[in-house]
Amino acid sequence: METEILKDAGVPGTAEPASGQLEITAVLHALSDPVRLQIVAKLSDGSEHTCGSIELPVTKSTCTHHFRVLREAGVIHQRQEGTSRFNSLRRPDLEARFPGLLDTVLRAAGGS
Amino acid sequence: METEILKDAGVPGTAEPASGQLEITAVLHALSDPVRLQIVAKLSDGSEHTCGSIELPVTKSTCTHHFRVLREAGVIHQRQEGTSRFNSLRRPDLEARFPGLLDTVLRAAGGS
DNA sequence: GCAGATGTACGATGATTGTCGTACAATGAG
DNA sequence: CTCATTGTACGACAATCATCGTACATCTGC
Repeated sequence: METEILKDAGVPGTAEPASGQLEITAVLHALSDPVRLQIVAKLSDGSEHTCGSIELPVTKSTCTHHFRVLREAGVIHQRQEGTSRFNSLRRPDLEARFPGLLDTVLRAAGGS
Repeated sequence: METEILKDAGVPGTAEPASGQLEITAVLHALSDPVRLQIVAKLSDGSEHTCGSIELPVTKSTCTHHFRVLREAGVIHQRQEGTSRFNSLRRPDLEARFPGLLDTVLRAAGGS
């Protein structure tokens, strides 16, 4: 959690770790928050979502915070379009590095 | 993480959540620490280990802390025998509640 | 009983976290 | 241009966390 090497993505504030550098502890920590788990579940169908298009029990600032944690852990990708920032799951990268992890976590979270 | 209902286990200091009450967020958080992940990996072959029988880069007190976090999340079971406390993975309970989770996490952590 | 071993309890400490409010920047609609 | 929308930046704050040291409790062997 201390040494985070983020790959620049052109658009400021969207840097994310390269697929080969995802850390399991960072990913697990990112997924260990109920709000973030809710976000990931929403994105799990492959859809893109903005901060505002997901109903969450937190304010805008907190939402920004959670999306940043997910991005810096390498769980999601952020794409800027106008004033909107579209978030999507980095499913292929996660699957390549931690096979089956995302699905098992989502299944575990879904059947709560 | 706020409401933790721990089942008493007779021996003080070994209370753990019932199998049906494991929380995915608590489990993920417990697994999101490098030291704890190391502990779980060591226990993953089904063996029992005491605090002292695992070489860890932390002191005794910190070791106690990590084992407690794992126990309260429901990841491990603690059995007292004399002055020693034997720790083992609650693999069947975890498997029943979150199928495949432990194995995928361990595989992800192992191939680091 | 005494000494060693094993582990917990407690308190401290610095770091991180989740949350919020306010202010600001950027884009798009009128 | 002006205004509303979208989201970030920054600062604040209480809570949690990982870590440690010291002290204590419990058992075992002598």
